[in-house]
Amino acid sequence: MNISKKQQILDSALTLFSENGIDGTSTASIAKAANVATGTLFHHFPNKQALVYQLYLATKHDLSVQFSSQLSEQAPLKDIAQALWNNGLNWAIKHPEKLRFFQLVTVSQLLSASDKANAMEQELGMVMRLISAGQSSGTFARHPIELVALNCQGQFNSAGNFFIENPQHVDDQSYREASFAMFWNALCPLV
Amino acid sequence: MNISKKQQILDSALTLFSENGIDGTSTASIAKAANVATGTLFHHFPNKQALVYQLYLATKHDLSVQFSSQLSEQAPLKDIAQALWNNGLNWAIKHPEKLRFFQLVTVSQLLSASDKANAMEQELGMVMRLISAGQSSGTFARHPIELVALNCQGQFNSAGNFFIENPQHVDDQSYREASFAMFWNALCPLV
DNA sequence: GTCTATATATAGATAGAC
DNA sequence: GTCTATCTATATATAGAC
Repeated sequence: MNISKKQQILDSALTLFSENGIDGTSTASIAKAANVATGTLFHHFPNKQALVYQLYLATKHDLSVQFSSQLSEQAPLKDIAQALWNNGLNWAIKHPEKLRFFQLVTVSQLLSASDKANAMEQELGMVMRLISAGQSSGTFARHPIELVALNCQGQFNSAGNFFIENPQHVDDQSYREASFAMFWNALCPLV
Repeated sequence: MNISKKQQILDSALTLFSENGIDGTSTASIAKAANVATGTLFHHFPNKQALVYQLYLATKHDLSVQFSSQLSEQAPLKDIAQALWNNGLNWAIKHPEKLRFFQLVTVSQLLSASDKANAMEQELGMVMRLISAGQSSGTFARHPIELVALNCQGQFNSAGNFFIENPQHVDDQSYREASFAMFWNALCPLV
């Protein structure tokens, strides 16, 4: 019942960041939304950047867990890929503020290039292994892996944004399948 | 020889926005970089938001011109698509700060959903016509057009970011072709 | 049109009582 | 750990001389 003040701060920060941007959200407004004094906020986090980074790590972990949930690694590659894709989309649809926060952090320069690479490695570990497996088996084209990874991330963001902005199509299988078809086909050898 | 002060302000703003983000850039720093007084900046633009919007419109126009340049509309669909893709990538590589500014505006909520749709219509008019033509001829799958458009935008941003962050691969044809192959295949009917 | 000087608000962060 | 009160810097924007 008693959510810790620290967690309240993180929750309020996520909401406000997604609504107003990171720079557009003051620490004072976060504290107010969390029903907490500014002094309390700065007791739990040395500064605003640390708060953002901690929230980023938590969100990243949350996504990676959702990606991997209920995945049967013995299934055919395409079934795994589809399950992964739907896991990701369902997460984005359920937590639009998290997807948006992710994109805010990505486009801001809070993270160095190596930080981003590291993050992608973990956050999309499941996806990276899938790509490697597909390339080895010849199902996927042998494109440079970093290029493919960024492409997947971009397509995922696009699809997530689409369903968030068009909730009427969330349960429309033709839209779901179209988004997966584009994702899957992009990985395959040239037709 | 004599670039107008207003243009100097826009140029400096673009550079600083791409480096520090929009909210992370003060009007004072823009004026300083442009060798202009803050009063001059606010003489040319009623407020910061108007400056951002005007810069956005100019950048959007710049991109749409580059997309369409030297395109022979009689060529086979795939040749047109490849020319379009390379036009876009070359623009991004040549003007990384413009691609970045675009992404900053996209992720910020300065633009309403309808503004974004409008912008996409114009900015990517060439691309949209290409998609429609391909769908009509059966070359492309008949996925929902808005979903496809967002997907293309996402893949373009990803590829642009990749080449900007990995300049050593800019002239590597295998990377160029890989990025186009993913883009093209995503549009095709399911293999 | 361009400048200097300044008004006004708000930001991130700290001090110290409880 | 949590609060109130406050410091200090910086932000956007304006006024008015030139």
